[in-house]
Amino acid sequence: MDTSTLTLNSSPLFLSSFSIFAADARQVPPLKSIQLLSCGSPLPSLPSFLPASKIIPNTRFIVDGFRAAGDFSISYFLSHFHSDHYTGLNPNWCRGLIFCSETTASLLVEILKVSPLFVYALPLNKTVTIDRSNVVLLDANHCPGAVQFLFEVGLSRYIHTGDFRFRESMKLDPFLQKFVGADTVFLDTTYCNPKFVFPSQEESIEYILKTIQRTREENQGSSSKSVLFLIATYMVGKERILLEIAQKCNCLLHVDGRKMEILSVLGLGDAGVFTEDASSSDVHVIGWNLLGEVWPFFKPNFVKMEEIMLEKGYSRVIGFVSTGWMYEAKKDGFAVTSKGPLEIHLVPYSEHSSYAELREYVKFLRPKRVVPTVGVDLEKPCNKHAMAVQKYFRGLIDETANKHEFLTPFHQKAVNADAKPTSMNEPAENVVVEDVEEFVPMAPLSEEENCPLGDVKLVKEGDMEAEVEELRHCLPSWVNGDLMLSLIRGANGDVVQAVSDFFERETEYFNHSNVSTQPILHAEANSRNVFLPTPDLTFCEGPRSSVHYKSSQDVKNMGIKKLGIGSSSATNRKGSSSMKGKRGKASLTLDPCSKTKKKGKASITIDSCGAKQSTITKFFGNSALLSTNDDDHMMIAASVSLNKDKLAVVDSIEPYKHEVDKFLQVINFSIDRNAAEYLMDKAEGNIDVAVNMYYSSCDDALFKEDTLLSHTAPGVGHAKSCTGESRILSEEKLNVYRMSVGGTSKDYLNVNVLLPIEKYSPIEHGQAVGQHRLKRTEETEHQTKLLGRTSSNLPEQNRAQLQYSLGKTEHTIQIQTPT
DNA sequence: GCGATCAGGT
DNA sequence: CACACCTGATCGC
Repeated sequence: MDTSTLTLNSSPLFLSSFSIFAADARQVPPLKSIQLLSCGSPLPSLPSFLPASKIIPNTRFIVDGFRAAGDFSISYFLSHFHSDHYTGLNPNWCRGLIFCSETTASLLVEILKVSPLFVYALPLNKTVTIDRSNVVLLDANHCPGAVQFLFEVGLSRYIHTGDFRFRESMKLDPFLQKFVGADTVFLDTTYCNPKFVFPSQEESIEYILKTIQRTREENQGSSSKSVLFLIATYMVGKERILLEIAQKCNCLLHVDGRKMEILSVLGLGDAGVFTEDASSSDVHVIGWNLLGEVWPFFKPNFVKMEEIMLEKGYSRVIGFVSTGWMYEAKKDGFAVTSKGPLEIHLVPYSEHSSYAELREYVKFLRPKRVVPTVGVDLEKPCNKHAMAVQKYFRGLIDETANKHEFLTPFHQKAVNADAKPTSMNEPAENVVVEDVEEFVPMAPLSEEENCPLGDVKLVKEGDMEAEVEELRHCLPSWVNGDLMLSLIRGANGDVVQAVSDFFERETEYFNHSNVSTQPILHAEANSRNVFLPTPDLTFCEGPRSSVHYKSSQDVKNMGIKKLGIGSSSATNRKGSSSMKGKRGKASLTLDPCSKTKKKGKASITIDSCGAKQSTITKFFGNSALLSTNDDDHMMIAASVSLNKDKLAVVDSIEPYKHEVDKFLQVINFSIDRNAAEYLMDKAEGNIDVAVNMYYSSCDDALFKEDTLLSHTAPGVGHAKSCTGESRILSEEKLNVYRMSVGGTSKDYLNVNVLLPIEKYSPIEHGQAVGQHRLKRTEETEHQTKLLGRTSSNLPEQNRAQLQYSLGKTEHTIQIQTPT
């Protein structure tokens, strides 16, 4: 491929496509946009109801927003072929051009029957210039054809992830690397909450493979056709599970006609994997909800299942249901429910990023701002949700840029509400949409649109209460009321200045607030439910970016017990000696300050937590996250040596016992029980609140560890989320760890899962679209004529064409190659 | 009568 | 709390 930039201009392309479409179609709505474009008039301004997450600032690009399509835009982007993203698209679509990947384009045209006139398949990993902005499509590691969009608009850079699951290799992508420090990341925040935990995709696949293989072995003596395996899937996505089964279990997979059609479009139809002949396979792919309802909690449909079994002539059925996540890591994950010969395995398999992965991604990108694309209240473009999401990534976004730009909106509002940037070269992140397209000017923005912070209020002089409240939204939660007040005063009531001042000296403030033997516990702060560190029980939230906890001495000096925050490298080193030869052993991180380096921790566990051991084991129950071996005791003894007295007290009271149990599991026992109880008390027994408090007060230190982890052994890092096993495992670079899998106590299974995962080569769905490919050809006047286009529609001489061939329909895309 | 939206089921 | 889909009923132009 040459390195020339492909250049597209929406207006002429759309006008010509539309005229062809109108000539063909029975009836075409009179579009205002066509009228306006025809006479060179500007399109109407973007409506306020359009969520900011669907608009690329400084453009008229709409991403995954077909439902809200209108005359204001003719350039639409589709990240992937899932109905919640393409709703609004149908065979009659003619409101604008649709830019997407080749795979998605095929699906749109062949499955959804959208007119290919409007579908523009763009190549992956190639810069395309559309309406003067550069766009790059990157694989999103979601479903086949799913992409992330990288937009370069003037000097601003925006990333729209669509739906995506982060993987380490993304950090190596040269296009993405150029977007480090991007202005905004529009992020798939589906699982942007630590309460959703799930293992790596590899683990889940491995689990299914093992289960099938084991069952087959067990049934070798009997009739080979006795056990039917059912895999529940939906339209597009999770194909990898199917491909792996076919490959590793050496069999064909039966699919129905509809599914086969889709697989064919994906280029998987004739891969020797799928068959429509039911009798030639004992693994059948079925509709995603046939085996039972998934939400809110899985309810098996054994009646339907038995029906299928009898209908297909089997005597036993094992079904697998991929449930995107394991909510609260409860017993549903990897759980087995059975009734007679019917068995259903719930397999968490996510094509969205986990919370840790999202953080990893944001941390890598260090954007100035993160805008959630999921969970956005459509009614309010600038809502609290966006603000809450910012909080989740506090410390990972570019604080330096933030203190100047992130807070500019309300600064401007306070000073001059009408202030608008004069040049597109000036960063003006406060403005969601701006006038930069000279030929398509837009109406002035509403106040609301100017405010990505949503609920930030105007700063009023003399009202310190309000300013402290403002400040609270912008500063880490460990900052107490006193500090905020003094910051406000020092800045003469200017909140922006106060925030700026704060970040200048964040480390200093943090250390100060923690070495103090007497914690500043203001009534005011307490009444607002601010989580304040105490010398005795402090969470690891500190200045980000700067390196903390270099040594346990530092930790001590700050009065911080690094409460089992994952496995600091130090912790791991300590742990590794005692863990040698005990691979697969579950163990939680001990207090890094503790001098008891050796196996003494085991006795601590028993001494201090012995009474609770049964409880905790019971809690895990048939979710089977614990080994039952005595030798493999889970150790939940973080900091115990320093908290024995407290523990004793807690043992006898324990107000939110059950909640604390759950909470600890959700956060993977990253803190000790005392701390968990303290938090739970603050959260008044609400697990969600506690989890949020935990994560919002425990930023970098924790995720530094996760980073370490994912570098050494991706997948294991997530495995710990569901197994409760120690990160020490990954430090040891174990290839095998033990995972217990269970359902009812009777069906309790133990499965050895092999890692690392690297042995699986990811299926590059985005590449394989069979014969329906995007072909770059030399300019052909002949084809142009075929499409009824004249040369006058194609202004540049030096042009190539992207041809999208689908049966008899040919669709050319005008590409201008700059000379 | 058609498209858009919603409820309920797969 | 919300992975993702289809079909038919209903609303509104």
